[in-house]
Amino acid sequence: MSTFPRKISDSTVRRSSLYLRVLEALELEGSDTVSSRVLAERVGATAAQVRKDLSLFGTFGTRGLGYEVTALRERLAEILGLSHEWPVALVGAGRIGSALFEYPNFRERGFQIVAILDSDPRKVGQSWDGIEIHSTRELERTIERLGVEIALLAVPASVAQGVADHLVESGVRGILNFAPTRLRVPPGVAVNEVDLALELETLSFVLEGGGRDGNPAPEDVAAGPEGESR
Amino acid sequence: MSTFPRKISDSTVRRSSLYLRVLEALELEGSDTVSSRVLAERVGATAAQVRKDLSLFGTFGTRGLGYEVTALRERLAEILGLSHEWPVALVGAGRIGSALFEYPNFRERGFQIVAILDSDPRKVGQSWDGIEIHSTRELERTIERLGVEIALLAVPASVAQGVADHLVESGVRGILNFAPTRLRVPPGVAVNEVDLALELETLSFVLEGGGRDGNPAPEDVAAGPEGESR
DNA sequence: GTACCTTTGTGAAGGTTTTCACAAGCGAAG
DNA sequence: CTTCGCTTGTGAAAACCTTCACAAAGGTAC
Repeated sequence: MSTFPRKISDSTVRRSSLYLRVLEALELEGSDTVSSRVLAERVGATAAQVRKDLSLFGTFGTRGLGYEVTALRERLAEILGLSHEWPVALVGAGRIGSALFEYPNFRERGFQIVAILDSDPRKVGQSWDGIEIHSTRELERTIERLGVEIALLAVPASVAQGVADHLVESGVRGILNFAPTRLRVPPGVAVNEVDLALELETLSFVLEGGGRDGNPAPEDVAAGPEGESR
Repeated sequence: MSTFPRKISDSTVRRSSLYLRVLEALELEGSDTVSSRVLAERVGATAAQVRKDLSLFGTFGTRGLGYEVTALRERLAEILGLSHEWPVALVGAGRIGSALFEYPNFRERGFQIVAILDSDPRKVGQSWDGIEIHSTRELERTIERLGVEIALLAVPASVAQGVADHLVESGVRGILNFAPTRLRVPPGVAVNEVDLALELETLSFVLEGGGRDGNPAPEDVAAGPEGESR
């Protein structure tokens, strides 16, 4: 919907998701307002960073007071596209697919798996929690019927690109890819890669001594450093 | 082991993992040498980027010819800490833990799960594929006995920090965290967060219109853009 | 040995993200 | 109504990362 003056960087978006979670927690804790300093502490960033990030989206704070928790939460949720539910398709009903299906945080955050697709004839026809597994041959029809725009891609690397192409043709505009392959997609389609082996490899690099003697400066306790980041 | 002149950035390490995979593939395909241009095409980067990355680790190429595939593969594997096996502990034998345990890419890339820990008494004593699930009360002893330095943390967010502290005390220096919480760890310990809901949220931001009209410039075909990055 | 083609390695330039530092603004108290 | 303390919003500076462009150098052909 809304478009912003400057291009918003990926890091800003990721941090904003974290701000949103903290705001939800603060609301439950009964806070009315929150300062950039407190918000920063809770997500492990700096206060200046928080203010800069939020300022890219607009002007939300009150000088001398901070940010109104509920108002900022609502506005951030809207900006991040989380003020409504997203129907999501799960493609690939193997080990990873099944773990994703059961992952409680997706539904909690508004992402609801409404379709499951797999090419294995032995799986097609089964139901998980009331949702029938369809054949990938019915992919296009299923995606279109349910108005799915986001897909979880949990198929073997060898077929990932083909399935992705098929998804895009059917109208999917966002793919969360668990196969260890870089997907090629046309402009207008967003892909996030989740590459677990790669994550472990960056750890092994640090442990092997690549990151010098381990980790940034000790610094103070509060705004402490993370071991790694993105 | 080895330490490098300049601090190596996270992005460089991540790309280097990808270079390594491409080199392995090229070796199977029978290539003797590879140019930065070809390497770049295969991972979706630029040739200059590849050369810059590799130059941070040392001088490997031959002008006019490119890089010797096998030699570079070996050297990169060594640098990334992948020239030997890593014993890994899996903490949390729930849905995610079980998917991680079955994930074939870990073992393929030298990460071998040698211990499983869970606090649920109904799970303790079970065996997965010959590996017995131990109680988290035996965490320290198990970790130490097996010389584990890397742990997969797949426990609920509410207990993640406590378990992480315990892991660090027991000698773990690298944690791949699947709980949606930022972990606080002492200097010298590396943490990578895998936050699946957050990945979906960055997608929903783009779909909602945050990323302007979708995606970077179309540009040429070869060194094509990714929909998203890190 | 020389000429030519190819590709590396790398300073310098360009771009992006983070941090700094401070003026401006709001609320509360007197 | 004025003062004081606190916190935002934001230009400017610093740090960081990527791309450019070219000299240097290996290989090959003759």
